[in-house]
Amino acid sequence: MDRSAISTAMQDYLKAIWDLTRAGEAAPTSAIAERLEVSAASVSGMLKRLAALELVVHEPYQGARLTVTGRRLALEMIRHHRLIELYLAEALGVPWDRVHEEAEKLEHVISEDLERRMAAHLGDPHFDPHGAPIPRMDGELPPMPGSRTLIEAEAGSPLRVTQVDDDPELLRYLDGHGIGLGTPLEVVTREPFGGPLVVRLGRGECRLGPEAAHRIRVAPHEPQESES
Amino acid sequence: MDRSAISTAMQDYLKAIWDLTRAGEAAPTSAIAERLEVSAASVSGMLKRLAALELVVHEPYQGARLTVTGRRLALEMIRHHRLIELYLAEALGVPWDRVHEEAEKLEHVISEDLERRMAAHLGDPHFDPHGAPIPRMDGELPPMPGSRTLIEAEAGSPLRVTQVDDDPELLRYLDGHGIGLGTPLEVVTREPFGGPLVVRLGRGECRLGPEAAHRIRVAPHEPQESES
DNA sequence: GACGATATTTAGGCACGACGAATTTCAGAA
DNA sequence: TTCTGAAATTCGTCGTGCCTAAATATCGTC
Repeated sequence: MDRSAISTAMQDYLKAIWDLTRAGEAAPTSAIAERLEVSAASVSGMLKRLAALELVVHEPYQGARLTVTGRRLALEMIRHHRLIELYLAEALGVPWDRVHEEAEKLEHVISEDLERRMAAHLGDPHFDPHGAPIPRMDGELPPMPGSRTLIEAEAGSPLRVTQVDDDPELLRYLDGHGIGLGTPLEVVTREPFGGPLVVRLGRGECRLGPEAAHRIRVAPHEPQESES
Repeated sequence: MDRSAISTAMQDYLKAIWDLTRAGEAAPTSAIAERLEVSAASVSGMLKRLAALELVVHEPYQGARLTVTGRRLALEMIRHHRLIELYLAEALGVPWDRVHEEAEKLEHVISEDLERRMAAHLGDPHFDPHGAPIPRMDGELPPMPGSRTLIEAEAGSPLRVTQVDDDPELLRYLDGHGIGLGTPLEVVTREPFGGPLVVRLGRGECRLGPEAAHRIRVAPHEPQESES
């Protein structure tokens, strides 16, 4: 089964399911529908088709999760997407707020060969500028030691921001607080049940809403290699 | 009317019609069908749709020719195609026998902005490596002084190869005769009705079949600027 | 066990583009 | 002029692909 055997719409569904599966839970129909801006009925229909192709396991009423093949295809598209974004920005100077939509179209049509050449041109990066991991050509994710969301992080140990969701609004918000990729910080207090979170930044402190906190990933703050 | 308003299939039809219109004649249905490997019935159907959009003028039983809008769109796709080919070869080292199929897919999805950036990266070339003119962004062709096919060329005056059809077989054939882009030559004799053509190359001579001769374009051999 | 939220099935629609077969038109030969 | 074969068109259909609203089914919870 290779990508040319499925439509671009199907590829988009697979990507969405991957994104919504993070916590080991199956992706709910409604979440997929919202993400792709289609009706729940459309999602049910598509899940049935994807299940017939053995790209997802569809437990009715329980959502969908990717099969090994589906996951491989989803990661292939995500790899394309992130490499294209990087390449356009780096090699052609396309502004960061425009690379996403361009990549959204290109990711479905580039050949594996071209992808390999773009990656090589970029020095085979493992992470994109937001810290998101770039899947490898074999369909696996690069290792992300100890990574978890800020929501899940324990208080009192030194951390480092390894990834931030690619959302302009969030990026602006964090920028205003002096937080970005690589920023060292430490959780001071965390209120339960979605209260704000206090983190120490250098010698200052700041409060973050829970919304933001679960869209930031952190890892223990020890020296580590290449995270582009 | 812009490209996003029409399907990629329509875009391919417009390109084919442009290619088949060279001599000022309308493109025959059968030629379009052969080129695109579809039935004549499909072409008739599509011509009707394109005519409704005022992209072609369809004189029934007499073939189709592009309207101003149709021509602009066709040239836009051709521009995309040639720039992408050049860019892939030059910036990413994609071998020449593979750029075509890659460009065929990419030409339909790149934005005008990206196209502009690729062109700039290449130094805004006016001709591709086969000497084919690259349409400008305003939808016009760059000037090609005195260009005509070798079949049409008068005997006895110094000429220069300005363009060769992009067909691997033809390229190999000409290579074997020492003919390429920029080669100076002169028609010695030409037999009427499709006989072979004798040309002088430097101090030697060679015979070319008429098939080849009308897929080579030449211009008077005087010094000229930038033809990449 | 009934309710609201969530999901699925059903039935249908629409855009797109292709095809074969039947028919019409054209242009050149007789 | 009339005939004829090639070319083109129309007609009816098919198939893919995706979407939707409405009706129905299921799940989890009180």
